[in-house]
Amino acid sequence: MATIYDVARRAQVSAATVSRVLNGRETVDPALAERVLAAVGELGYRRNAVARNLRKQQTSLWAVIISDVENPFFTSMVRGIEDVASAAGCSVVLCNSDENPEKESRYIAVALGEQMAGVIISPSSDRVEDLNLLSSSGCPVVMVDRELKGVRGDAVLVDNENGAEEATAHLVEQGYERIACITGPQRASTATERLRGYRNALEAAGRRANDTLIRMANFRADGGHDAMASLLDEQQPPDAVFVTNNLMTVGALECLVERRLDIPGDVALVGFDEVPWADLVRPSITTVAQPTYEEGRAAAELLARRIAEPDRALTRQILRTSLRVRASSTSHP
Amino acid sequence: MATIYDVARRAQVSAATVSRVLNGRETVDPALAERVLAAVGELGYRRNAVARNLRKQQTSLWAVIISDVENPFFTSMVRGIEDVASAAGCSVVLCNSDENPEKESRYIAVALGEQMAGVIISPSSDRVEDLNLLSSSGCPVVMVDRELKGVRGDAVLVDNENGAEEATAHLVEQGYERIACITGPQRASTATERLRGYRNALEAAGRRANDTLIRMANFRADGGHDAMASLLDEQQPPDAVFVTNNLMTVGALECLVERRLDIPGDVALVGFDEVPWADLVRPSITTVAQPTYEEGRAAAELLARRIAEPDRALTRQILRTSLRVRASSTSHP
DNA sequence: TTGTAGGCGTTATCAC
DNA sequence: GTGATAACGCCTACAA
Repeated sequence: MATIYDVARRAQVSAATVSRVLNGRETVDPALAERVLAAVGELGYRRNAVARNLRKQQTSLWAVIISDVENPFFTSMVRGIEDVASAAGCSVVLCNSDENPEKESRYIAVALGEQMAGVIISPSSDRVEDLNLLSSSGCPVVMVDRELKGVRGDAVLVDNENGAEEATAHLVEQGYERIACITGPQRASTATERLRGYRNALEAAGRRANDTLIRMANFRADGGHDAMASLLDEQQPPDAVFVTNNLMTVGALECLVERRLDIPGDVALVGFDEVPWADLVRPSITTVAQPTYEEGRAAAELLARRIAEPDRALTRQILRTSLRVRASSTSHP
Repeated sequence: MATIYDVARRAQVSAATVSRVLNGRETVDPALAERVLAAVGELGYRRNAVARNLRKQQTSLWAVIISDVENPFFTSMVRGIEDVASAAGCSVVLCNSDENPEKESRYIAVALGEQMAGVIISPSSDRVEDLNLLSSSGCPVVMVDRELKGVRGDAVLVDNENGAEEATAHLVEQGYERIACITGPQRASTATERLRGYRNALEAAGRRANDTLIRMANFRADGGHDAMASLLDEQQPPDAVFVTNNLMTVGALECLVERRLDIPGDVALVGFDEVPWADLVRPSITTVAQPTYEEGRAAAELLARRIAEPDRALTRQILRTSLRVRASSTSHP
């Protein structure tokens, strides 16, 4: 592999000049520049990013640590991030923490060790120190989707409480009596906020949340399935369910289909997060949609901005959700 | 940020000893080792991966360059890769080429510049040189899902031709007369192989493929939608469609639903690639399923093996698909 | 077993 | 504007 010294020799200039030509910041005699470029072409020279990173103490790589690559919610967000990153001349690498705090720690260590320019993360663990280690090492952190209190980093979130409240209120309005909630692990801020919104809506309707109708699952399809099954096995099963994420909604739906229950006749269903196939499923599923692409963009813009101005005040941006009413929660007898 | 020299000073040893303790290959006096470890803890030392990479001319990072993060096909494959990688002490970073040859080139350049230990890719372009540049620079390449002839790299594929043939034969058996095919861009080996399987099945049934019933789309939902619409607008529309990937199947399905056509009464549907919601959609969708997790594992194992033995003969592994018959292609009048 | 020293390929700081 | 030179932090012959 050719180095700048090889190029320098061939172009009859110094390595410093080659570097200057390649980086284009400083002015170089056009004649020399041309010779350098020619030599680069002839030798097929490509800059060694690792050496450059070592010298500059920084990469042009952004790490996006997401809790589940299988979740369409995140994959759409990633597009938003990439669009901003590439405009900023940076590349994005995705890391899949799989809702697993150990894996997450590993990837944080990778981002740190590889001196990535920044990290966008939807935290799977509640280990604040890991993330603060990043930011105190000069690698800015932007949280997206989920917030971890005490982390020095910007955040882009949606109004989970409000979205959940709207969803639940909608079920109340439709006349459902025993509205259950399947939510996620307590350490995820989204899970608790959405549960709170659910409770709020019931209280606003003069009811009380009933603990036998609440389940904490794992934000995955199997968790949603099992939670649904457990709810149906209650003495007094629910006539409606609010599920706080998309994969669990799929699981819950599978469970209902298996048991040949009619939706929304026997049990109504509202999910959080849009799914690409919401309109294809019969009945179509009512969801609380998030502007996922926008969340990605916003997070990426915050990151770009913080890289440019490390000392800005921390920002916390809240986007709005929107209720998409479909067949799974309407036309109740 | 502390360096090994800081640790060395604190532990009263040389930097070389620190390095040895940290890497654990060579033997070090236990007393010294303990002092080193203590110093590491006290200083919160973390090894600078960039410096290490520069010195060793290698990372412990694998790049997985996939053509579409939104496709559940790939996300499941990624799990398979990660499981093998972490067993090999490596970390996986995902790069999304978005079926865009430019983006793909960029990520290949990143992998090269960052001296990644290896690349697993499902090629979106047909630019053989890019990939051969990688492998000739000592960064092994494993192709997965799609093969590019002329690339020096291992490959893990499925028997696309056979899978497509089975799917089409199934439609023939069910009595469909005008079987259409929506396939992907010509540069993708999967698209052409699956089209060939479709043709084979028709010929085996004593029929001829009819070009007015064949569409080349972009492997994305919108492409499937538009291709379906265009097929339905034919003078003699099809009574069955074989769609060669999952996202296009979704698009085609949306189109059929929009036009209020009955599936499989008016038009039967078989898709390639499993989708997580295949059983939830009404009617459920017949698919040609691939062992995606296994493909990921196999690719990762090939990569690990090639990193260990760079001079092994190239391997080409073909896995089998399986037809999952569901409602969208059965009970024809 | 341990330490010394050189170098991985770049970029930034100097003189010129 | 250009060139020499010293880091960046680590690993690994080689010497002791």
